[in-house]
Amino acid sequence: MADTHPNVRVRFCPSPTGNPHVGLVRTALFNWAYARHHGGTLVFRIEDTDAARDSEDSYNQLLEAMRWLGFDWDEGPEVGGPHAPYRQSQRMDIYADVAQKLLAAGHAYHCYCTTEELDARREAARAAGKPSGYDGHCRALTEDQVAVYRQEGRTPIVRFRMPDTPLTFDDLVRGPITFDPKDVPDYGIVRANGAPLYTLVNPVDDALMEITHVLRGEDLLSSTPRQIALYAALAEIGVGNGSTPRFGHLPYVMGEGNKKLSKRDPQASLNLYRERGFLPEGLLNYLALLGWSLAEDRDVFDMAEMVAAFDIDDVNGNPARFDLKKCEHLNAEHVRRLAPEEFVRRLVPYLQAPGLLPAEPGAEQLDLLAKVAPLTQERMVVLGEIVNMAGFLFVDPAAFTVDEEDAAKVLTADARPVLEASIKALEGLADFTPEPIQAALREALVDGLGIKPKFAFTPLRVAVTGRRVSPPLFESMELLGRAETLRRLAAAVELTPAS
RNA sequence: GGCCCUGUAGCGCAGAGGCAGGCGCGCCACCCUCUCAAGGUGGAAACGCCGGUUCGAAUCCGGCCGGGGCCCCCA
Repeated sequence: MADTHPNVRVRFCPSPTGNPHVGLVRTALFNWAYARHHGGTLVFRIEDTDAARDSEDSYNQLLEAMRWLGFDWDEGPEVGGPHAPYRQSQRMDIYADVAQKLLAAGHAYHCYCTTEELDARREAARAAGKPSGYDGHCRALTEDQVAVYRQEGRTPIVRFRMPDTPLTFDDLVRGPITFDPKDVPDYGIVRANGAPLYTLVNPVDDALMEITHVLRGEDLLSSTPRQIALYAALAEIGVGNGSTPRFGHLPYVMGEGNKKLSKRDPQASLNLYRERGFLPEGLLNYLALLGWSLAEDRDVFDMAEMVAAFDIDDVNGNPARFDLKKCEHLNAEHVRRLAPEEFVRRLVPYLQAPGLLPAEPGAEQLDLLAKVAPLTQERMVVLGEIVNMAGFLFVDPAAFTVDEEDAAKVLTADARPVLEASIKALEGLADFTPEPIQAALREALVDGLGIKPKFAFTPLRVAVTGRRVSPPLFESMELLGRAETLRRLAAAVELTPAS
């Protein structure tokens, strides 16, 4: 806070392949928080250079997810900016031009090796215990050799020529890291068909967009020396402003069994969390804890607090395991923090999904929801639970059913007199509100039949709400109304075996 | 196989030479209680290993072991 740098320019640059996953969200979060903390600029860039994997659908999902999470960006799709366009598929001429310049300046060269040849040599190198990257085969081809290759019909890729000096950088998370040139071989930057690769377009755009800090996943740590070398070459040929960004590599988000959380892992899918009813607040709060902490003794915070406190130096380099239980707990905390009206507002879609509420809920339905919501708010981990918790109030009475398992356990022969006595007690009750309901039922069941409260009320709960777990019983009865309550109690009597 | 990152309770984070260790989740017990939650109280549980530096090491150094990643005409 005291030490902010408004000139910070960071970027979030996902590739639109499939569903957004939580690791991606964590990276976006840290970049966003870093930009906002420093009062800098967040650039949102779409890296859709792989036609085989990227899709328009994924692109739309990505934007939608960013909006849902509450991230805003200063430059990028839909907001534009001085470095537009921000979709790499629309910048192909730029990359072709840069590749041409790199070739002309000798920083890159044509490589005619086939994939098969490369694979074979890589295997051999590995077997011999040597670094298995590209071996420099085409670094210095003679014109005759080139002519031969061309005659064979080979089309070359463009390969970047790495310098032969050690490359060091000071990682913002991990400190100084040095790579020996023999471990960082020349690498491809343009496919044989002319399509540029990530290895080219990512640094080129970072240079052109004047990115100052690159915060990304640890999986890209070992390609950082290549990018630094490419930056130097770009500076030399006049692409970008000549400066190299700082790099910070965020810890992995691990899934079950010490494996990097994969896109295919269902636990990784952002959409799944949305569907279950996670709040953006809760999910982001949890994700922030994967590699960072606000304070020693505080886990629950909102994004404003995170922005105020976040800095990259405080990020921990350890891989972090995604702990669903803790994620759920934090979500529950945020659910409880919601203002009542806001809580109700967010609940609506989750009741609409299974058809318990229509697309345009009526005033009466919303009123009922507003009344039951407070009874559920602190019992809830994810919003989707509203369906099981309060569905009994919204379901068409004709369609109301009792959970089979719960009925089998609770609506036994013993329950029959309990239900019958309850009906009798409630029928003539003058004031059908929680206090009188409770008093009447206690008198009839606990005092009258000598049954412990716990066992007296459970059959009623199952009869009225359909489940053994529900919002408080007497309030539930009031909201259901006397007529329907009595009808359900009577129906439950029919379900009990006659003794 | 080579290189790089990483190693504090089951999990996530604090602690950065000085009482062997803090917080949260989870777990166990008890209290509260119409169910489930929430809340309250208490409890079990950790510095990967071996050396070195030092009066003193979770903290500094080296080695080992473990985990992960990268090494692609994917990003």
